Amino acid sequence: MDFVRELKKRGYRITNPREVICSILENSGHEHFTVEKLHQLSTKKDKNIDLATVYRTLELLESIDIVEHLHQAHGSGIYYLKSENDNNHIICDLCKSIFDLAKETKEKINKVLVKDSNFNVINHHFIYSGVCKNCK
Amino acid sequence: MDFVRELKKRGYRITNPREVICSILENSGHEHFTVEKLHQLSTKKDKNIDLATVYRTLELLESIDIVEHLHQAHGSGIYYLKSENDNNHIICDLCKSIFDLAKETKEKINKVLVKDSNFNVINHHFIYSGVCKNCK
DNA sequence: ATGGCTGCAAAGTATTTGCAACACG
DNA sequence: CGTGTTGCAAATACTTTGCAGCCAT
Repeated sequence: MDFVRELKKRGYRITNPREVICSILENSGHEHFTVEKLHQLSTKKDKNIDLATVYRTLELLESIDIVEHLHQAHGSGIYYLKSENDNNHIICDLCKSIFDLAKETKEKINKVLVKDSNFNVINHHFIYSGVCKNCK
Repeated sequence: MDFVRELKKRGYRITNPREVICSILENSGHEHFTVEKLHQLSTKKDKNIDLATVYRTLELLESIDIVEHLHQAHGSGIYYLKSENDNNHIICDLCKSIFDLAKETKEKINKVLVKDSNFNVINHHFIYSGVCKNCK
């Protein structure tokens, strides 16, 4: 998806910080970033990009449903591309890597939840944690 | 469960702040508290209990598996009694109340997850959000 | 040209830590 | 009594905000 185009379509200006941050997200294959990490990567392409701008850009992208974020138990927010089937994660207690759950797993869980819940479910994000196959 | 006894058993001292905080948690029926809220309630019983002490006590109780906490998207940590079947929550987008998911729902989800996951699942906590029946 | 964005700096929350005094066992 | 724990205050971490100048449109 072309995030820059998406921004333009909605009347937002295309600035260098926005281009840089969008391109990092687009070319990362659904990696999960702390704001700090994303800022580090951004400044490699443009030294002047400020941390506050990264926050503001992520907030903007989140407001138009392009990215999403969650919080780990301790520490900072983690931002990642939003997609229909990419809301659920599993984090390794040892190496701290975050993986997506398999699509079929998520579908099964979603089905259970929508059926049983007394809610109109709008969003869901969760983290399971354990020990990943690499660390086993 | 008698948390004070549990602390004593493990060699921790029984102090007034600990008694106060434990009794609030024990008598709350699995309510979910912000630290701030728990501190407010604590100072009603003992004016001098400090916010830092609430954090330290919660950290202690978490370390011995009596409480657990999670973070909402924005804002602060939420602490609650830990129990085998009380790790999963659903939060109303409108009134911000947090409910537990039905036990059977959780069991179904857990079953799917353990079966499909390539992880050894140790912990899981997640938040679903939507509109609760009261707000509908 | 004009108002949306930015960098910078400062403020705002949430949480943690250092330390001297205190009090549990 | 000795040390684990506390209140207090300061430090840290993360995030948001105010503002003057810049630049995309």
